[in-house]
Amino acid sequence: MPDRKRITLKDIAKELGISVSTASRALNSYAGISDETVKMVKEFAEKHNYVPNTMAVNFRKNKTMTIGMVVPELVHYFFSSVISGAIKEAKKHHYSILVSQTDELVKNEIMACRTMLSSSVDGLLISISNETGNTDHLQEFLDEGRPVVQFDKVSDQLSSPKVIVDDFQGAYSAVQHLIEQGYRKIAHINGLQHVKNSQERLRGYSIALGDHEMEGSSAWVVHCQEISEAEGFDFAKQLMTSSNQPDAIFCITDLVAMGAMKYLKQAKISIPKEVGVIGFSNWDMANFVSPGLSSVNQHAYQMGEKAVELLVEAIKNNEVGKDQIFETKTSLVVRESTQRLG
Amino acid sequence: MPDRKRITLKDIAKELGISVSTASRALNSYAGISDETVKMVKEFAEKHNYVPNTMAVNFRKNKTMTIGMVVPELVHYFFSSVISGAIKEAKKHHYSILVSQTDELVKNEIMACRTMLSSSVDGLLISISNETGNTDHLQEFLDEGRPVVQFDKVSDQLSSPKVIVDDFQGAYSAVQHLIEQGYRKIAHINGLQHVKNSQERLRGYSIALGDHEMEGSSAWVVHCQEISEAEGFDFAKQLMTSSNQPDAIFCITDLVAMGAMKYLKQAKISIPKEVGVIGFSNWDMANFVSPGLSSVNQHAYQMGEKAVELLVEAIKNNEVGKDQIFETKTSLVVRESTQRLG
DNA sequence: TTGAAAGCGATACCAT
DNA sequence: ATGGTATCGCTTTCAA
Repeated sequence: MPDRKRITLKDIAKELGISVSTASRALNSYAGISDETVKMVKEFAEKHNYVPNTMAVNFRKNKTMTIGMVVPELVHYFFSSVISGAIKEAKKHHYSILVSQTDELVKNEIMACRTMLSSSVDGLLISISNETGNTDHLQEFLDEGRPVVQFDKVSDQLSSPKVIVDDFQGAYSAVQHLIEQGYRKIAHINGLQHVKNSQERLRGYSIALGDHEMEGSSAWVVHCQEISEAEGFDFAKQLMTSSNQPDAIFCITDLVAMGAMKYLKQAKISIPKEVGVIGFSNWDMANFVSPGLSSVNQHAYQMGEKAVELLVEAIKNNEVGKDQIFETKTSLVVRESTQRLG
Repeated sequence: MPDRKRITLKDIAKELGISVSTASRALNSYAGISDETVKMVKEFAEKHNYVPNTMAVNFRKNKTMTIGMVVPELVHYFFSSVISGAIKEAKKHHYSILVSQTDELVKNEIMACRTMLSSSVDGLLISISNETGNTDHLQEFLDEGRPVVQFDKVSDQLSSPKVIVDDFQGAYSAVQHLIEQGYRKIAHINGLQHVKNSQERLRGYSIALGDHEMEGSSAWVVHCQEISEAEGFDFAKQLMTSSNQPDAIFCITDLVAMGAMKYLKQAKISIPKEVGVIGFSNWDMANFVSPGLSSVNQHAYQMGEKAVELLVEAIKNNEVGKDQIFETKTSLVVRESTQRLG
């Protein structure tokens, strides 16, 4: 084994004929050390390629400079973007990010949190799984004084800062856009009824319809279980073959919209002429399908940055962070799938 | 601050009237401790919710049970899949994964590696950036006896296990498939000439043409700089407006293929009837465009698993790992963009 | 089968 | 301005 030994503070002290404490202070630029000594120590350290032993420092300071991040799925445009933003912001504050995923299973989520807790992350970023009800596994962090910041899928049960998408506003503007484009019978493929994001998007949809005195119909609102492409396909079919066909579909997710578009294309229903389709998330994919899929951009990257910012602040202040909600505004990305006019 | 203190070994020892060492040994099921003592200690620990201080353990054992993972880009179907596989396999061996990204900049890569090194990861998984030439920043790990496993984009300069895609075979089978579908004038939009993956795919393309005694033309091979959709579009245009038009295009990447298809559709050139298009990577996106894009699947998830497996093995054996190449086979995914027959 | 004690490397308090 | 030393929590010889 080529285990080239690193030199330690003790080595430096011995070589330079000073004490370990002086060496430590010199390297960390403490007040009350002569410039001469500082210079000498730093030069020696540099020359001998001294690297402090992080494990010892962590141990001593009871900090790891590591943030845990738990997401339902990693192979996902939205979440990988959030992680990407989080990593960037974390780097700015000299934190590293430990990533784990739960596959939307609460059992895995609990395990992941336990691992994070025992690997002594300084704080936790989490987007809970669809299954998650009880949040005891998160409370454990707070009990130990380690802050948690929730993002995207959050639980009100846990008192912590939360970074979420303004789902209401996003849905509202999507539907308003459809109305402006002349669509009059707007359906909505929604998600799981108990998930907050779904509820908010549904609310945005309903209020937008109401505000514009549009026709509504309970038959035009359907709920996915899996939020899958297949469901998008099936529900689009169901809607379009019903007695009261809509002329536009607002989908809970781009993936669902993909499925809906697939059905419409297959049924030779023209998009956007006969039926408009709009999604939510603004996946990279939305650019590549034809017609291009209009969508609601969630600014995932910025959410990641914001979440880390809040977490780091809490860590710095040695508190667990206020129970406060930060809503990030969405923005409409109009592509061909809803451009009926001009 | 609700800093509920964790109990330590010392607390246990004191309460139970035994020594710290005995407590430690009992908890870690050492030989030579009476069953009685073991039972007593374990019960007490359980009851008082004892959790060993990982930082202390790490420090003492000089291990962190953490693996560093550096990728060029995180928001990328291929890389997020590899990471996903890596996390899963790591969990199996009780390792956590620290993720960092370089945006294809060697400067960031060096920084990321330094951070990983100083946060004392037990080993490193890396896919180097396009810019990376010299690998001194990786050699540092080996010099400290910490194994490195390279994957996907690898450098021969560093002696380490490497998990790569069999680009040659993938390209060969893609081109062979085109030939079988009756295409006779096959062009190739390749990547950067100095990148190994590009070279191998080009080689697969050339050899496949040769083996089937197909027409070739230097004008049919072009090189991307960015591997972008725009380049795919432009090169497809260039190829299709040249004097000797190809009837199929093998693209270095699905993204490039997306661009090529966009041009073809815009130019009203029918896919797959007039021109066949095949990509490489098998992005999720390939499913959603129409026509569906045929592609070469790289089995990214398995690559992640394999890389971790090799790394953990090296760590366990306390060696840096052999300089050995593990090629993962690709598989052809045929969709509509190349189905000229049947 | 158990205990005492020596560290691991860095920090910070208390002297001087 | 500097040195000495206790300490963080755990593991691991060495003794008994």
